[in-house]
Amino acid sequence: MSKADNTRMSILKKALPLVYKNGYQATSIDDIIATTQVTKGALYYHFKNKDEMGLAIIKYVMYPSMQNMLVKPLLDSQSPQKEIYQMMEKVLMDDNFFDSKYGCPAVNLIDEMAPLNKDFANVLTKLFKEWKKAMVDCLNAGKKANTVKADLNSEQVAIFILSGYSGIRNLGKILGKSSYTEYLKELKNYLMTLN
Amino acid sequence: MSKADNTRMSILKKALPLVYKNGYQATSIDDIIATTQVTKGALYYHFKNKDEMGLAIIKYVMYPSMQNMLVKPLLDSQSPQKEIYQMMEKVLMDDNFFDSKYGCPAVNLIDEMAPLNKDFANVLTKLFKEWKKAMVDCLNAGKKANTVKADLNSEQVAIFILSGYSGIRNLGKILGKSSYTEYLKELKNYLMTLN
DNA sequence: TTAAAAACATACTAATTAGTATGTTTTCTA
DNA sequence: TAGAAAACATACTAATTAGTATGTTTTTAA
Repeated sequence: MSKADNTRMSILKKALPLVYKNGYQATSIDDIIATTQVTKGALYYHFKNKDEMGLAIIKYVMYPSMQNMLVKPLLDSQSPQKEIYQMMEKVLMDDNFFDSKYGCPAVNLIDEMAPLNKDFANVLTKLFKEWKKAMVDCLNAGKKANTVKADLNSEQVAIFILSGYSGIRNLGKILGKSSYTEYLKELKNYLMTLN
Repeated sequence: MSKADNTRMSILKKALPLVYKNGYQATSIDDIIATTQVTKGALYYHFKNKDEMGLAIIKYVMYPSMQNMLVKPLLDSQSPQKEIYQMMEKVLMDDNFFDSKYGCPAVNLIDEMAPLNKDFANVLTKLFKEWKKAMVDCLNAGKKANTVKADLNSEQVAIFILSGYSGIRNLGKILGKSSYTEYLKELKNYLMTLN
């Protein structure tokens, strides 16, 4: 990776926590250059404006880590209940980047930016649709393996589960991490009804 | 209601749609005085700053309408499944104020403001805890009436259902209103497993 | 009816914002 | 190794922001 690419990625990686904690619009370019230790000239050499940088954060930082945490655990599945639950438990309880106070960066950006900016809406839609597709595939594999009911509507179940995730990331901001535990217990009950 | 009270309520009612569509921080005082047709002097006579006004919107506009839409339908319940589903369907599908593109004002404010401002976090927590309590009471009444299983954890189920609501309000911003329909179908399935 | 207080109006300020103009330094390539 | 291009640095600008100072008008109560 060239030095310039390093600078670029460093900006994106250091800007993400700011956007995560303060929101995208409330994070100023001056905030970003202060914490990245990059001058304004350098930043605007790499990104033509703030939105280009914001979109790059989603595409090149959030997207890959989401693939790892949320999508990969669902591939080549035998027992959807198990894989979905474990993926959910891990991302909610075990990831050190996340803080229940600040929720999930992707959920936050959907909430804040999707209604205001089509480019943000598009890239975030792509992100979630890939997660949803992985979950649908996972459930369909379970149907074939007879670990979930053959007559369940995988799309519908996936939407329901993804809603739960987005929602507990939201509620967790006011109810704290203990609400994650409660949510996970009932998610387990729900998943058990799918077979 | 005195003329001053009228002005005050008029500001709050007209400011809510702005906050709903653009976000709280992105809605400027100048935006508000432009659409309310109230001068800055009048606005700052009624509210000592922007946050006081924001909190007043929650307390005096959002809170009452939330009581009507979300809490009241759950009181004096016999069959929680029915009441919960109908309340959810009505608020998601039939309310003209809401637009799937913009989600739910309360959910939006939790997302944006709870991590940044304790006063907002407190009043929004109160709001949601009342909704949650109504749902818990509703489920417990169902236990007594033998319409839901006696051994289910009402708190846990309430958290799970409320997560679903917050989450579909979030996902709906990118997936559109059709996702509400999918969500509701699976919510019905889930509710049926509670008896 | 009058005076005091409440309600509202206008013009301003200081801070912050995204973005640019115009440089200098570093890196790469012929 | 020279020169061109890439990468970075600094100082500025115009717009927008929440909030205030200082008024005028309207309402209320004696």
